[in-house]
Amino acid sequence: MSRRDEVLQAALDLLDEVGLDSLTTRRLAERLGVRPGALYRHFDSKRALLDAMVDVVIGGGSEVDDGPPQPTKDTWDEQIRTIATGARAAMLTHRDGARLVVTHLLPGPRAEPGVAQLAWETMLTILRPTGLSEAGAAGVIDTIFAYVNGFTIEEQARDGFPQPAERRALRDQGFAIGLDLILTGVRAKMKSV
Amino acid sequence: MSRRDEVLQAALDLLDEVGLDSLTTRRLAERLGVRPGALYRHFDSKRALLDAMVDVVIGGGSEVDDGPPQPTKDTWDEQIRTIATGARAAMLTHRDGARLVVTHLLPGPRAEPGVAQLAWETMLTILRPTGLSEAGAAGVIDTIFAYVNGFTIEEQARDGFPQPAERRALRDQGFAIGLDLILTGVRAKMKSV
DNA sequence: ACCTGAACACCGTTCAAGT
DNA sequence: ACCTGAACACCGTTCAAGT
Repeated sequence: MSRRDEVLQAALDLLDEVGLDSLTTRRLAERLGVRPGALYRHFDSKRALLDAMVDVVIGGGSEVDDGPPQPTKDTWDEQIRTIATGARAAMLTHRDGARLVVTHLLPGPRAEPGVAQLAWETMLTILRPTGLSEAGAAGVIDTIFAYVNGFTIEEQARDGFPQPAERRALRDQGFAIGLDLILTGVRAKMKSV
Repeated sequence: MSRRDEVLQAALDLLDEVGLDSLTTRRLAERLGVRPGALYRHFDSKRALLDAMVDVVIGGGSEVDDGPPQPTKDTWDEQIRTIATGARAAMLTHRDGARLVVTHLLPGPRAEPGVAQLAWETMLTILRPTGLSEAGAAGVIDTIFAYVNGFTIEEQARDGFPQPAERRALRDQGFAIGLDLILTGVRAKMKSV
């Protein structure tokens, strides 16, 4: 494990302890037993550190190694459900995970060719054989990510970290219900084409 | 216009100019020609100021005066569409409006009996006569707000402020498509009960 | 390669004192 | 009622210098 990864791991631990708003470079340095300036040998800026944290959260450490999506016998809606559920679960693994991801994934000069792009294209691949137009499929994917992100930001703001187990179960249910609403809408749209 | 309202208005102007991350009490004080400490006569904390800004953004200055929702001949889905579209439009009136609202609306000891609660209950009133159970209706409302918030946070991060007019038109279309997906799902759910 | 020491330009907030 | 002056405990970041 490189020193850079140790710093990154410490940052994620600190995030879970104090939350995104209290995650400062100075606190992180203190936790590492080091002066604040020393961090800048490993990350160009706090922003770069947060970007690396985002990659860990949404990467989950496996998708990239697994390569492109495996062919399955699952129906398209089961596959979409799996991806959406996995995205929420990934963001829930760290405190303020959704806010971290949504706020730091898109903006900046970073062209963002990463795991997020990969998830997007995976969904497109799943939807392409369904008869939906390219633009129609894009609209569906945007809708699902908007829902996943909005849902998860809200629950993390409300519930704190970690979620109590039975609260989590309740939210899992609520999430599935909303997702099914959307997927039902998609099915209707497919039939009407 | 009270001095407090002048400070609040200046804060909203500053937000549009520099964005939420650069909105500092010191910059706001400078813009008002005043020392930073002077702000604390009008707002207990920056948090209190941000809360007041949220109220302006989502209140839009009219809902409360208008009193409870007017009875209309619109169908339930047209009414829901109006509220959801209005919520997005309200957040788009200021730079980072969605992030401001979503991040500062829920947390904290603030019980949050405000315009948000009112919008939620309005939706419940709209959905009650449709035959949906109370829990079912709550699930629908949560889904719609998750979608609206997620969609708007994302577009504001991507597009900047203000959105170019034809970009806005494109996003209006995309928003309507996703919303219709959800509403179609709700219709199907109603039929199956 | 990694860190220290020390600085720089910032933050939010408090509070006595002025007008 | 509203603001100043001055302080306090923080921020992110840079950079020569050490080991």
